[in-house]
Amino acid sequence: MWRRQARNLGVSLVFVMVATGLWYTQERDYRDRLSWMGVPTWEVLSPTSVHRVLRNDGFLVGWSDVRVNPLWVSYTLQTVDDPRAGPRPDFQRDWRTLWPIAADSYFGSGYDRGHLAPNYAIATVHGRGAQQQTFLMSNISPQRPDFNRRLWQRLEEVVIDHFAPRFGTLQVVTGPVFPERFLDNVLNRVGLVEIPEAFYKIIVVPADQPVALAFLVPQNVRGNEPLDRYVVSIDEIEARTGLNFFPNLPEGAARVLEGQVRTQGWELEKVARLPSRF
DNA sequence: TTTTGTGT
Repeated sequence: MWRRQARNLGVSLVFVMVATGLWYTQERDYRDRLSWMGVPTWEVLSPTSVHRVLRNDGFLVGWSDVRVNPLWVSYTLQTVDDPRAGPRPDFQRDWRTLWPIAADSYFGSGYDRGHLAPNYAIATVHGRGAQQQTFLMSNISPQRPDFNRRLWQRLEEVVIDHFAPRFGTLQVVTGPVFPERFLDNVLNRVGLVEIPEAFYKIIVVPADQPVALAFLVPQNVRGNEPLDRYVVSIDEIEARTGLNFFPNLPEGAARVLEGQVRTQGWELEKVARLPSRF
């Protein structure tokens, strides 16, 4: 009798291992397609940096159930000949998040529901389904109106309208930065959702000799500041977030790409002072 | 064409 049970258990174990292997292989393929040199990982095992990856059409989300925020989103952009975005969908709850964050969870807070993977760029490059998923609340962080509608909108517009045509293909990783003080983390929230003090955006031209441009912008901007004021190294963003970006990049290449600020070739001066649309 | 809140 016990032999048959042992055999059944063995068959079940093999089945689970094969299924897990297949799932893992497929999941890794999907992540590799959507994220150059690997999705961000955390440097140290702390509750505030642990996250899990949510798959969407066209973009990945590194979701934290502790911050109740995406810690990063990752997506590629290409030049599109005839860019078209459908009408703005409604914001939607994402049932994959542990916490109930509804479309109206930000009402009356004074904060905007700020997209991390942006509506317009994702819509034009990755299509309607991907656009709808940018309106999942798992892709949203609390952003001050002057930040979201003015400076951050200008930056997103520069990425899709200037950088993408200039370089053809881009890898973008963007996300929030939180205050260092623990009490601020606990108390500074819109409902359950922690309020970031800044946001970062990393733009990479994925080539044999990759180049990168990174921004770190505080929430309290007026909105008309020149964008080049906020250029930083990727190392600085890693220090502020505790994340490791592009973990599959060889160490020597990472030192060059992440350790220094190189704005040559981006023609930032042409786009840093464009007026805001709103 | 590209961001939102408003309040039911």
